Amino acid sequence: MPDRDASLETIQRELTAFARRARAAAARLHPELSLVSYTLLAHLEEQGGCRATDLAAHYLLDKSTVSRQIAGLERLGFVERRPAPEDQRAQVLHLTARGADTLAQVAANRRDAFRERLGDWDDADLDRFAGYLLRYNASNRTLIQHAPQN
Amino acid sequence: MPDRDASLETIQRELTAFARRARAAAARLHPELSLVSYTLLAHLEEQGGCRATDLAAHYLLDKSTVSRQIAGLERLGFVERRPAPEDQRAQVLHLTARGADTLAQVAANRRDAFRERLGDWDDADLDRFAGYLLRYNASNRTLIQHAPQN
DNA sequence: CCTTTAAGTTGTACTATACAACCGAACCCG
DNA sequence: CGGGTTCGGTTGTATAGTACAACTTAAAGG
Repeated sequence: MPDRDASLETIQRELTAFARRARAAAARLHPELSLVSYTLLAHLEEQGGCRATDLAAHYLLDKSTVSRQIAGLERLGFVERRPAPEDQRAQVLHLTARGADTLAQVAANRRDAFRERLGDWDDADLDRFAGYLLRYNASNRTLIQHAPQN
Repeated sequence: MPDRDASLETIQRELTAFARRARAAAARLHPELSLVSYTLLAHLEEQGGCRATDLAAHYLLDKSTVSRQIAGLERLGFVERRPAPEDQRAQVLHLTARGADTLAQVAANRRDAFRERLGDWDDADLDRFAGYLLRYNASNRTLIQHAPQN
């Protein structure tokens, strides 16, 4: 019964539609933190601090892009730079208390929005959907290893 | 067993990760057509032509944004404007043969990329994943109806 | 008719991004 | 150990996508 090509077509179309709206949706949901800023802060929290280069590598961004993003977040008082003990060239980026607060606030907003949006899904469906997304993104990550540029 | 909050968290994180990469991925996959251009052309094909205003409404874009996007696509020879028979203010946008060709080419590339990426998924999983994405985006669409701006 | 509304364009500004050139520190080989 | 090489980061420059506001022209409607 499942038509493989139709499914692929749908997946492609719906993911594209989602991607197109994501930035604007994030801006609406939390104007004080862009999707990218949010992501970088969340990574810093999760990792307990890391270098700009690590962020660039992880998110496939140019180091200049990360440098400017971080400069903005520092200006806002959300991150601070600490000397890296083992390499004087590097700086380790850390969330400030203010950054952690803002991140927590935004994360809560997002959580609520998702909870609302997915409120009528049953647990098993949510679980499967989460699993599929993980699997999809993991395959993406694999492909990226082989990609040339960026 | 499925933990609802954990699933929500994962869905949120993975969708965000995907959104962040989508544009760059599209640029890599088909440099000649950005994600937005692709989307607009695909909509024109699907609809068999429509007005700029319709595109703006459908994709929640400002009309100036659409105007410039279309201007670009026209410059590339991918779309043409025809007078709207019933309203002299409006123009109906149509794909040109060249636009249709390019779109078909890009769509084929995308299809291949997705087929490759999802090659090891079995049919039932693909079908369910497609269904979940449809359902997710549909709820998004509903929320957007209530949103104020844009 | 004359006001209001709708479709589109243009001016302006901002953000995210990339690439290239650069700086300075650290690393490593001979 | 010393000088070339690599690495982390910043800055200059350019581009794309987007929004908002002001404007133009045309339709619609009392």
